[in-house]
Amino acid sequence: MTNPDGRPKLPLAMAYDPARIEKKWQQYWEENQTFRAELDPSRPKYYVLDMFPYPSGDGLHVGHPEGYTATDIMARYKRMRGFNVLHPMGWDAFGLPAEQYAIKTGTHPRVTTERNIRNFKRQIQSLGFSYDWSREIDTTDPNYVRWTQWIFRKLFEMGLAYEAEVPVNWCPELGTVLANEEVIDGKSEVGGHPVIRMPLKQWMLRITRYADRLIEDLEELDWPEPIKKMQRDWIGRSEGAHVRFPVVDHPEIAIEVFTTRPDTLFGATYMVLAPEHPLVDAITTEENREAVSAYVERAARRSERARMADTGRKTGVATGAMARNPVNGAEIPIWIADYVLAGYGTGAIMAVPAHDERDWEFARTFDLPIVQVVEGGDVDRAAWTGPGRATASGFLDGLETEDAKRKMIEWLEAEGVGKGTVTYKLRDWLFSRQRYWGEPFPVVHHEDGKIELIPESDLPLTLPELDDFKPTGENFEAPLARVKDWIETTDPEGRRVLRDPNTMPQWAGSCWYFLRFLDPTNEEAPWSAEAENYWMPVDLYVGGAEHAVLHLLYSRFWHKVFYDLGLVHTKEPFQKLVNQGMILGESFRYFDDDIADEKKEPVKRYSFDQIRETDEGPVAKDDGRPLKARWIQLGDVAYDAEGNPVHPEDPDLRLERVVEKMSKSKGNVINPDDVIREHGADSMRLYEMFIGPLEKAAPWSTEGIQGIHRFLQRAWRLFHEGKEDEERYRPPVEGAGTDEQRRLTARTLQGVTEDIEAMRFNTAISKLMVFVRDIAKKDPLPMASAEIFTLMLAPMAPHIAEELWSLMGHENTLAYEPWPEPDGRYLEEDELTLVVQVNGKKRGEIRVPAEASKELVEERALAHENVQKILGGREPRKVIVVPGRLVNVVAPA
RNA sequence: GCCCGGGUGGCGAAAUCGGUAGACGCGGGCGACUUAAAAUCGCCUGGCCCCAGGUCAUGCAGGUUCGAGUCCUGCCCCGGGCACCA
Repeated sequence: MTNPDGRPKLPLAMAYDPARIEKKWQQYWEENQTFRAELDPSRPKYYVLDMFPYPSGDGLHVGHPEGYTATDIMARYKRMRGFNVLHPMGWDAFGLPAEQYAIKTGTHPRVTTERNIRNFKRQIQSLGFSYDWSREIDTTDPNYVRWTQWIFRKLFEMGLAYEAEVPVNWCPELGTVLANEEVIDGKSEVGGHPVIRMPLKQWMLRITRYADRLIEDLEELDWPEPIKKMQRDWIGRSEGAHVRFPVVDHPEIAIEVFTTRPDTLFGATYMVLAPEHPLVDAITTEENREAVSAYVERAARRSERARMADTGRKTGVATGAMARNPVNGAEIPIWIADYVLAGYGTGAIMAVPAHDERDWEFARTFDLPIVQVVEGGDVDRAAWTGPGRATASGFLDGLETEDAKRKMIEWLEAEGVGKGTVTYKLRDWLFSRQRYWGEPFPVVHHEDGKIELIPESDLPLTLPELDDFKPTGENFEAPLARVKDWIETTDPEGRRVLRDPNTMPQWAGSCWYFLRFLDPTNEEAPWSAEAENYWMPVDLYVGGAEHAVLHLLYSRFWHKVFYDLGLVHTKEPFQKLVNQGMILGESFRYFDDDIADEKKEPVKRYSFDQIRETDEGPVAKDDGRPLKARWIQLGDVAYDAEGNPVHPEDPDLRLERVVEKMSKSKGNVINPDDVIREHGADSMRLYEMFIGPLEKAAPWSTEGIQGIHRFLQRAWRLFHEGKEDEERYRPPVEGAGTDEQRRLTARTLQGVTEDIEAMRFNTAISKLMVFVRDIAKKDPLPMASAEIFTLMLAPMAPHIAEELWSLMGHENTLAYEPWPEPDGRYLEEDELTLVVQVNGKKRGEIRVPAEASKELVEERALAHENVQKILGGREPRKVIVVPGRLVNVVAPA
């Protein structure tokens, strides 16, 4: 746009206006397909991935953009470093909330899901992330479901998917079974509903076959050590032995146990079976039958939770049967107790009370003999579980624990009564859910019970339409079981067959989405070998730590299956993993005595200093009555004259300020839309990166973001002159500026580069703040510094950077501008300031030439007046010179 | 109970190789501009004291070292994970 006289027309209002420039550049990027990634073997690739979100009805949360901003900075930085960057986004859109919403309102989950995706996408795009939207994925899209089902076919063909009657975690509230990983403390991970154990026929995936590889291959991954450890612990590999104990008077029966301490076999003084153990019935004597059945029944009724609450208190009952210890022929009683778990090992143990805490407690409770067979500790007072020399153990006597284990296993194998074995805590993955909103299993059931895959050409098998999404609650059946004309079908030969009423868990879609991103529109295959070969593995994966054992274990498992099928070329999908911390909210609470939520009148309110926390919850300090915490919505909080938060209707009631996880019920949720409207996307991005290290949780602060916004305004004003609405672009002066400016620019660039490489965005931003503060203090901003600054800012605050870049006269986006190199000549100082210490305490400073010798530095330090004063003429005992840092003079004592 | 993280100003933090503790930001204070306020700009801001200086200070108590937020030992507190796994 030009004036009649040909000069460029400068817009009048140029004040930093994020709303204007952010929209402008988001449109530019979209119209120019700036971030579209194409396979290009001539260039190095960088695949940077976010854990894709479940598009919930609440919309984006301020927690989401933290990880997304971090990956976006890395994506933009790597592009400027010449990498071909793959940075995609998609939707993990199957799942319970949409289905539960459907149950409540009758709205089809597809409708809700589509609406939520639209909203999420709008919000994510308003933050200016450089995703290649042409690769967007939705796990509920039939074109995606088709390949998830295709993968299930592969799993089935490899014998990794099977149906089995297993004890499962049934959640009556959710009306479905859950995987072990989805149950926390006997409650569902989602919603915290009670879960009961019961046997049901379910689809299982043989993840246990990959247990060893899932442990071993963790080694080479650049993951946080705690996450690796959680995975190792979850898999829970332990080495030991299986040993068979013959049952006296039952020549046909032997009880097999697993033990990690075969070296203590001589100390086994009794055995214990889990109440669910299949041999319980067969071995129980008539006299004990009644007591045993009563105990078994009671154990079956008790919930997992009650059982866990009792940990420590030992209960059990004798069967009356005896077993023979195979090493010494001793007859030992067989008991039943619920401290032995049916699901681990063989469901039976040999009890060595002297060297196992649980057995010791049980033996004490029921007065069973305790025989020490490992030296160490005092077994009358506590079990000795540490290592030691074997004793009272026949041929093991004198051997250290490790040697004794080895020798016992040799003996067991030679005698044919046992063998060395490895056991895992990890169970096979329970893979079916009694839900509607998931991938149907691509199988049919024949009348004779045979299961057959439906032909590949029939994929995707889509969900039938439904009006009522409720679980039936009868026979633990899924909603699909009611859709007779979908369930009942015929196979290609015309035989009557039934479809499977179950659907896959939400994890199915997220187990392989990172591979679909490589080649999202492929019709012939889930992805092409060419794309996989070029883009994989994921170089950087960022997401919440809550997926440590769920998503990350499942997807590693699938990836290994793909590896075995030759579908991928790396053993592991995610090379580097970073867990971002949570953004916490500030909430305000008080207490009242309406514990039943019956809106009773009058209600008595309590401030935080009038209550006391007990095991049963908060109670009033004065009369001890039970109370319930209440929260005031962030926007409704009132303040008294001293600025203390108070109840809006009761100004005398002081509110307690609590920093905690954001949730609707606590009224402390911050909506990204509001933040962007007020401060802009660049401020939001920078703020989330500035509040602390990425991995650490940090509270959201409404004041804090203003500091960032001010920084961006200052940066803007470096390039502008004039007041308020008459602000005009003022071009930086030609050239590279003064030595001081060159030094600041070079030093900032070096520091920011190192910080971004290490993902220390908080310190990178603080360096940019220092730069903005100092660069034009004395002399006008030079063009070279201006350009370098803009490029450094670009990965973190891309909109303002693009705007400044174009104001400086550049025609194209800076997204692909090469990352600048610092001028080495300006990184070094000619003169240094060294700290002078006496006995490690700072006493002064000296200025010395950068290349000053140790001797000169020493001499100058000793000449310092404070040093002279303290030494008082004495000779120093020692002088330590740390080059470039300090001089420490050690005074005589 | 066991295993990981982590405790630094009023607050978020920095110091990552054992070498000036508190960069940067928030909040607070003072000043400039303004009729005034906001905005902006400048300066100050860990405690204490005999205040040109000194002294104490990185959860607590010790230790190693010329020198410790950083390394070692013991303890306390907070967050997370696992939880009768034989």
